[in-house]
Amino acid sequence: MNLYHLRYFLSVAQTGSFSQAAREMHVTQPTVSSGIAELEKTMGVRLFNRGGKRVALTMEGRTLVNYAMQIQDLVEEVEDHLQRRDVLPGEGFQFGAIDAAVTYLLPDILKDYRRAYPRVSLSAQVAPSRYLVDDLLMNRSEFAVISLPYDHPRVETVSIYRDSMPLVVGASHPFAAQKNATLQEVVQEPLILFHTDSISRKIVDERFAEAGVSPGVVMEMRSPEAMRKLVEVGVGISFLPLLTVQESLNAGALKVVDVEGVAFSREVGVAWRRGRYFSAAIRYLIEAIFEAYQGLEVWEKKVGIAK
Amino acid sequence: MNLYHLRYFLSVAQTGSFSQAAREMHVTQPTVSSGIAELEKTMGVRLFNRGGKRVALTMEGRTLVNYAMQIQDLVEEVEDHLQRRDVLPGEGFQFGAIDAAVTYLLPDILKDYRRAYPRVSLSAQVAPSRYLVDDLLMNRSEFAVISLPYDHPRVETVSIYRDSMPLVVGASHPFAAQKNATLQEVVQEPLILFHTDSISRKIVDERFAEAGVSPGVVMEMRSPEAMRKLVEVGVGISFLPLLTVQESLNAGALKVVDVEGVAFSREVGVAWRRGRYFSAAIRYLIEAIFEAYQGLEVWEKKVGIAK
DNA sequence: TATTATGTATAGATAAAATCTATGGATTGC
DNA sequence: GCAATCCATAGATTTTATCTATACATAATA
Repeated sequence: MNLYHLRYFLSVAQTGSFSQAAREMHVTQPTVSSGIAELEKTMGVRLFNRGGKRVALTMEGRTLVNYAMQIQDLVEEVEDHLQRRDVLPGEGFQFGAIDAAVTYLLPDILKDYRRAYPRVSLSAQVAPSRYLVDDLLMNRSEFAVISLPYDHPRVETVSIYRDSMPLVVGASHPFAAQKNATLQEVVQEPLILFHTDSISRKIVDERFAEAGVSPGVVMEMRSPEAMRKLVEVGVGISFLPLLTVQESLNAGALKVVDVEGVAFSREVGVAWRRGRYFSAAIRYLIEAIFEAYQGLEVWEKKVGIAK
Repeated sequence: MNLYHLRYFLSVAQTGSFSQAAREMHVTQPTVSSGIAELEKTMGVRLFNRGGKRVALTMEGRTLVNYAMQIQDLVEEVEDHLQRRDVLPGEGFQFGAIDAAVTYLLPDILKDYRRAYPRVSLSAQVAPSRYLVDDLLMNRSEFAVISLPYDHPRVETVSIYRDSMPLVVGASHPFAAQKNATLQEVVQEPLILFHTDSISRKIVDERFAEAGVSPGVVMEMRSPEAMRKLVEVGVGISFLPLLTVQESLNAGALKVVDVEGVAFSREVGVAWRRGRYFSAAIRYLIEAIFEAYQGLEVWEKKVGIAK
């Protein structure tokens, strides 16, 4: 059963003539004949009674007309849909984002996005960068907003935001009174750091190693928000992304303390599996992110290959 | 777009692997590859993201899955339907029948038929044989129950019933008292005959011509029921099929009068366009008719060719 | 009743497509 | 790093679809 043959069949059913259907379909009459013959063979029934000036549908033919029209409609609809990159209601995709991104960088963009694609359901996977990259590699997420640098041969990244990661202490901490502290002073204090598998932690660890000091880590976690809370109540001090602590700083619950010779910062960027194809609805979101954070040029250069 | 390719596509979508889909579909992996490639080309979108151990549907791919499954279902359903010769509700066919047939010969058969095929809607076209044959030739009716003989190169017939066509007169007519009459007496009377294009009329006319007499026709009509009524009220006398007048005879409203040397009769039979294909639901009705009236053998011999 | 016009079926040639085998390049998992 | 597995591609082969030419049947016309 062939979709062209179905089309011939419908045309014959409508016109009552093989010849006329052939003219309509821009093929020769034997083509229509053999198309119908093939349908009749695979279905095992006669579809038309030939003989008169016009052919007439058999009962089976009439049954097939019903189905053929529905099939035809579906085919046309899906072609239409895909060509105009329309999105079915309920369709959607998943992307990954680190906590800070989904909380501070993306909300406005996502709000705009819902206006542009109201029928697309977004599923944001919030997790540390490492896990998000796993999702990318397994094709479970379309893209992810993660901490950079992230080096992997099959992952492409573009930075969109540089975030400083200052030492923050609770308002009542002794350091809060000082304007700054030395690295030696810092390692004496109870430190709350990101888990060792995190990118931000790697940045911190490397600097500590360079300086030849080892910090007194009292807690390791993956949630910057939780860390912020712990610092506020004085469990320890921490190097936290400015994005995460900005509100607490404004409220006076936290204080920034300069550390001599230390200027931690991490970058936030968009990552995706190299060579990945992006559907229009997804591409739109990514480009909205780049537009907001000036990364569009680099993205276009990198994806130009994959397009 | 090809139905096989759609099938490959669904299999890949389900298994997440071109190779595995190929194994499932009993084709080679390059076949699946090119099938998907062809779909992607005609649709103008990427359907899968390749790269990992498993391929992942794009958004467009997910849209196509929706449609492809519906299309697939319809195709399977229609194949199933046609192969088991099922009938869709509302499907039906048209057949022709002369007045006497639909009134006296077919009712019980039609009643049984509705039990066997409750979903088939029957449309009986009631008209004189001549018109019914036109319908047959134009493929507007599947078959017809008509008066015989009917000679046409493209119409096949099988007789199912021989019906005498006696002279009938109203109860108060002078002939009613006599047991019989001569042809000469009959032609003196006002005669009500079938229309000249009817088969029954032809039978009567031929006999009159043989005898060298010409009847005094006062009325010609096509409706035997109307003629019966007219005879009953004494407008004239008529040669009418026994089927039509049986009830009136029983009721005493009409009387049969023997005419010397005249034994009119006409046959009723089933007619169809030569070479015609019969759907199961139609064949069933025809065969029920033959079973009831002993014509099955002849039918089977004649249609054996067309099967 | 022959004739012409119109229709469908069929045979053989040709063009298009689907599929296969073989192989290369890439990725994953051990 | 190595073996296994996966998808893509090229070229050969087979199958399918289509076309041309023609035969045959029917319906309308003279």
